[in-house]
Amino acid sequence: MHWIIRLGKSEQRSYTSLNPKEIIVKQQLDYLDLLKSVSLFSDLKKAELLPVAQAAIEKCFHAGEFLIRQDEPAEYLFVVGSGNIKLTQLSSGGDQFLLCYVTSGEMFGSIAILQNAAYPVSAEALTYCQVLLLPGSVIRHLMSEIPQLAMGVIRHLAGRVQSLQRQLQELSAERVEQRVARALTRLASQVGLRTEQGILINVALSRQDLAEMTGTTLYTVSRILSGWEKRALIDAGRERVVIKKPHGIVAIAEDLPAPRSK
Amino acid sequence: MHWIIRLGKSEQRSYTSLNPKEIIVKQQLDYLDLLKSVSLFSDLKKAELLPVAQAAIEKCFHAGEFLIRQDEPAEYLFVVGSGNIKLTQLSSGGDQFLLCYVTSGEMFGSIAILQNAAYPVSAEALTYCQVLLLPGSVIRHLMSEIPQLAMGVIRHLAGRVQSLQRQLQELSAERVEQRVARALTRLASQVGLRTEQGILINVALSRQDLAEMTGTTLYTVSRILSGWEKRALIDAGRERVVIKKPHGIVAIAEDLPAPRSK
DNA sequence: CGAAACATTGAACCTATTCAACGCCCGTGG
DNA sequence: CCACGGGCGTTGAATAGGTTCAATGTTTCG
Repeated sequence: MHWIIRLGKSEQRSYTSLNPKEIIVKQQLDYLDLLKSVSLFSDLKKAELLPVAQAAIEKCFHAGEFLIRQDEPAEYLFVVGSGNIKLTQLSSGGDQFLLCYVTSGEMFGSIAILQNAAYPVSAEALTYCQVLLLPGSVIRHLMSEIPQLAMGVIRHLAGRVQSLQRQLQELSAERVEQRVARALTRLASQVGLRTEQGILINVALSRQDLAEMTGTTLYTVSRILSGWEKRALIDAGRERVVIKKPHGIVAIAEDLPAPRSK
Repeated sequence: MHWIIRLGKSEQRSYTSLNPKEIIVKQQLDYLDLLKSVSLFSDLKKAELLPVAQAAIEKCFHAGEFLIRQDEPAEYLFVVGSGNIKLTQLSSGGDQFLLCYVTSGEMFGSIAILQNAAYPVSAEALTYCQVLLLPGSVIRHLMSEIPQLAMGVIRHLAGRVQSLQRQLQELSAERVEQRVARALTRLASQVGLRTEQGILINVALSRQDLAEMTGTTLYTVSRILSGWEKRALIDAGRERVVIKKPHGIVAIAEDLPAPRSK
């Protein structure tokens, strides 16, 4: 992966300043390489990806900007080159739900462009982001020509269905503490960063965010995190969580008896 | 649709005997016609469907039998010719969740055979059922040859993702009464039967079932249904629900102020 | 008729929500 | 530099909404 990296003024990131709106790391994107790093396209030959790369539009977003808004007509598939994005869904009742975080090498918007419908979610940039917009028409056309790509999409969707079914199950059967623990372990595996103190969840993560992921309130999340901090399972701060004892959190997620010791 | 229908001893079905285990209506299945009635295959030419029909295995199940069990290796895609089936998922914690009902002209097992993995659900026959088993290998092979079929699968999966996301949202944001109302309206549109008294949910539907669909307990469901019956919104019986005032139930589902009148 | 499966209801209990008050941190502007 | 305000986080107290358990009733079927 030979991206030419042009750094902004401040390269170093300390763990305490997690939401560095001012740090803008602009990378010269190699479209083909980026596309190939997305699992959907990884099986394709470069020649096959060429029309996609040519049709791709590069775009940048600042922290806080919305890449897409729910109910807008879907035009593009988004591939993330750098930065963190969160996908949220607003219900008719006005409650927001945080579906997932998307980071570099991942994509979103696939469902909407496949149905040629409206985006079912909003996407908000949490940091400075570079993304590629792939026109839905190009993707749809390519799928009808390259069965391999269609199979990739199917695998992607099938995986999503599975994970949603699991989440549904959890939400209906488990208590809040368990669900929060699960959300944390999921986040750890997705955007976790090993440090000496433990696993740092490497996105700005407020109590409110965790509440929206687990279907509870920010108050309850706050209480739960406080409890865990007293038990030295985690180290929580402003929009920041470090998991000090992963096995302890997993134990809570799986509803096992609390593990003895360390 | 020219199926030759060979009736069992008792053709008539009264609305009070809803779970007629003894009534076995055996139909001579025309595989091609049945397959074409499934939305996935409806766009295909009969010639294209021939290999599928030839590889299909017809099988019958009695009420209470399991067509598939969770975690078994997935071999077949199931197409339902007649009868009602319910899909359930068991969590590691031992809680059961009722995902959906499947009736004639619908299919299930698609996700599992696409990933060549294990079934993520169990399927239980609620009535006598006739189904076609389509080997996963045949489907997978066909998909790589007929892009149209792959697109159909994709549409099917995309729809499923959408509906699961909506359900997740509901489960996390709405109160039990709302969720039960939603489940009922969903059931009404799927397996509802217009009668003089109202819309009959045309499957055996216990309080336990409703509880497993909405993530609550059978006690709470019982209380809610009792309440609605007192308000003359529904007519509830043993494994039987008739919606007498659909608009009233919808109002509860949508959290509107209770409608005056009627 | 009796057993089994399904349904109802009351009472105690508990989890999580709600509301309100307050603390803390950070950036901004006087 | 300090004061102020805004956003985020914490915590207590009251409360609501569901759960749990147990007792009892009802329907169906063999």
